[in-house]
Amino acid sequence: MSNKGPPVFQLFTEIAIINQLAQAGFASVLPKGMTIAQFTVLNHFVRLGHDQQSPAQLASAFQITRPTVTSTLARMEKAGLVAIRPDPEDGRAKLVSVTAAGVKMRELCLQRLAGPLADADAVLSRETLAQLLPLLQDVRAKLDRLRD
Amino acid sequence: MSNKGPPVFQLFTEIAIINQLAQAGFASVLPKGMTIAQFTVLNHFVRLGHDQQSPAQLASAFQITRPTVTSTLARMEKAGLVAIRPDPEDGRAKLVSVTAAGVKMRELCLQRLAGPLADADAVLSRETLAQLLPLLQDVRAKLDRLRD
DNA sequence: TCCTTATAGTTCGATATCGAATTAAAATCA
DNA sequence: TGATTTTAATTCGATATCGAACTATAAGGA
Repeated sequence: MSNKGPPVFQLFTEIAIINQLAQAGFASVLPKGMTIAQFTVLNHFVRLGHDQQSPAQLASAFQITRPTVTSTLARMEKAGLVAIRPDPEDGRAKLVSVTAAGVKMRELCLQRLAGPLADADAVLSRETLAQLLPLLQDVRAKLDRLRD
Repeated sequence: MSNKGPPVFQLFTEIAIINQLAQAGFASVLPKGMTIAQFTVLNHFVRLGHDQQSPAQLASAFQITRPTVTSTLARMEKAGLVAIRPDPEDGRAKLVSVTAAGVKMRELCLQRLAGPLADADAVLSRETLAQLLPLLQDVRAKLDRLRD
């Protein structure tokens, strides 16, 4: 009675567990009040060099719904991490940008994440990583295409 | 400005995205009121042939905290999917078991999940799956050991 | 035995997330 | 132009999740 189901089910099970472990580990080192969701937003802006994006674009980038984005951005705005203003070219939309405090917060988060990241890197062989990444990118691309 | 960070960071990013896509896809086909968390509990009991387990054991099995288990089990009990009784051998503990309705619900969920699972299976090559599974199991085991 | 520590479960307050419904504005089309 | 449809954002209610604090019971040690 230990049938783990079809391989594709096992795949998602393993991914869910790894995700759970990783998220928990990372969340535990973030500065008080910061969350992975909020760090992800900050990192997205800085990493990709985006000056500003709409909530809808963020929702699309992270594959989450717009209500979720509204909720997280509201908290980030209150914390002074992002600025939100109306889009002058579209009365429905808003434009989000990261504040100086947001940039600084991202850097602090990166410092804190460095430890757990190094720990994980240390136990995972370079070879495993090199094999895994392209495979996962392929899976993600295919699942993404499926979502229509 | 499109540095995705170190490979190990990219790994967790890909996993988070795939997890997000998979969870969303699966959740959308579950019967009204059912959730992945609740299905996971039902599936755990039936699949492993456990007659009964304590909330603490469930928390450990799923790598979630006890408050989370309390919360989810309370809803499942109200829905009649599980039965919860005091552990006669330990005054602190409780024993959880799946009801007949719970077993039936699990089967219904499995039917509903079959579609999305087949879709995913169809786009992922057998080869990719065969390569990925052992690698991910290895990663999971190593991260699990790290969590101490 | 009595005190201390560890464990099981709960309660509380917070964040992230969703689907459904709502409002407002843009885009399409007849 | 005027009506319809689409899109952006929000609000609402719900679930899952966590950490911190709490209660109760069990286990260990002096």
